[in-house]
Amino acid sequence: MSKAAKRKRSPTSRASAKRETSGKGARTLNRDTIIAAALAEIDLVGLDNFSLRNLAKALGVFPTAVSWYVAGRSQLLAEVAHKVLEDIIPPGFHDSWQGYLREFLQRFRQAIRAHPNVAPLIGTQLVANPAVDLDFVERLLAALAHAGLSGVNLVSAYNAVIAAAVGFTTQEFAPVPAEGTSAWQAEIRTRLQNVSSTRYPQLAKNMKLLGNKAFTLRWQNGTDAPLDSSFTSFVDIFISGLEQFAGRE
Amino acid sequence: MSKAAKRKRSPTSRASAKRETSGKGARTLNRDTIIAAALAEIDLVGLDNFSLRNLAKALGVFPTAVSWYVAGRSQLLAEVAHKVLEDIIPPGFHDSWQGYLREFLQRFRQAIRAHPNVAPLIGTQLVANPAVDLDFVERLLAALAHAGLSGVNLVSAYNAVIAAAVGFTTQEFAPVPAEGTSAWQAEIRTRLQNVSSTRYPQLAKNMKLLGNKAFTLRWQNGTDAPLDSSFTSFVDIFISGLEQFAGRE
DNA sequence: ACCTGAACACCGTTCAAGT
DNA sequence: ACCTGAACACCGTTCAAGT
Repeated sequence: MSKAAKRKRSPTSRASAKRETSGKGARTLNRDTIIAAALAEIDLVGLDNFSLRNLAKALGVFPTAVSWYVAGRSQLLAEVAHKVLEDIIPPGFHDSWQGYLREFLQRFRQAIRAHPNVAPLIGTQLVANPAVDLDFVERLLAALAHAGLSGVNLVSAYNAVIAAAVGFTTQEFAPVPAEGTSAWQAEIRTRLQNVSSTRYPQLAKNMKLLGNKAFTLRWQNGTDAPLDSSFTSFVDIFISGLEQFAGRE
Repeated sequence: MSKAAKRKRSPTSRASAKRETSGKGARTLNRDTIIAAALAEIDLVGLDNFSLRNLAKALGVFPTAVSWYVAGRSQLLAEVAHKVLEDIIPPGFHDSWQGYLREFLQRFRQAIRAHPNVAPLIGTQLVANPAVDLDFVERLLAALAHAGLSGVNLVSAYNAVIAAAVGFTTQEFAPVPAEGTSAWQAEIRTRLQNVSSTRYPQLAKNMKLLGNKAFTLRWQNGTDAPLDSSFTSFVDIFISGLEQFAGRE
């Protein structure tokens, strides 16, 4: 229904058939180069300031050259998100299933930590990627099957793992408002410090532990103030919950 | 550094001092009206097609009239996200702490289910809201304190709850690519159906249970294909994990 | 096949002007 | 205080043209 629906027979379909680094000119532009450059650009200027035109400028080509390889902005962003997550599959299944999940969750976090500016894309783009890495899904399912899960419970547990990975990490590295940064940084701080201990006893009691360390009470994101111990606890909580869930079978 | 940084003495600061529905003209425009209209517009056309100019048109004013009340696009979106989540605090603390958390997570999901188009904003905008609802945080902390948690573990558990809520729900209702919808819908289906049972045994075995029901293997989002039972299991897993975590103290 | 080049319809934001 | 109105610098995408 939208304007994107009326696209037709775009030449974007399949581009990287052969490579031909053989003789003369040596094609400089290709799909992977563009995606890599897009990621670098996003790392540099942030998601809000990223544009296809600036990307083209960085690549030294016309804006329309990019769209010969990539169907549009949103598809490019999907590819970028995919690239960031390309190495999250733990190598082998040496350990226990708990160890496998633990390593997966840590790898997921590290992947986003390395490119925090793409964090907002992760939750959005992981919906249904046509280029889903089936190996990734298979291995995760295998680990959960090792835990004794099968059928609908296996599927539920799989969804739970993805939800857990996405939830903590996208939150932790979500961009901080660019506006009057130091202005509301101070506002949150003082607001927390002056909180009424009769009306908000728990907040008052744990004020120092909460400041800049609890979601919605932070003034920096995971890049500047990582939540390492919270993440470790989160993984512990989640995995021990899965153990119980699997044991119930 | 960015262009937003050079804003100065904008008249946007404080707008709704008095209301004056008294006599003659009856101010038609105000902050709440704008936020409500923005949410309605996003519900209607989606986040990608939402623009301040169309919003202004819907309100019957000039684009620049809107920015007298709202500092900019991103701030408006933050307010919209905040509005969607305004009723997620469970009313009383009647039940057990487990019951409280369960209700909170369900309310969170229902809130986003009612406005799925804002789902991508939730993870992003919940970072550090200057207008954080302290009552919300206090009640959540109180529930977790009831579980026997305190100190750093209390903070970790709080973060875990937020992460869990955000993770599942934003995923479940994340927008589906608008491109050649039915094209890749079919692609995912057939790809899943033709999966090699030797290379991907778990995928092959659970093919029917996974199709359109597992993250990254869906071709619809939660609006068309809700993941009710997966969500229930997720909540079970998480809460029983929290029980263990609290018992370890 | 791959890229240039111009053009289109749109966008958020600024700045001056009205009342 | 609140809104109009014009203008600015930018954006993604389309379409024709080159090689």
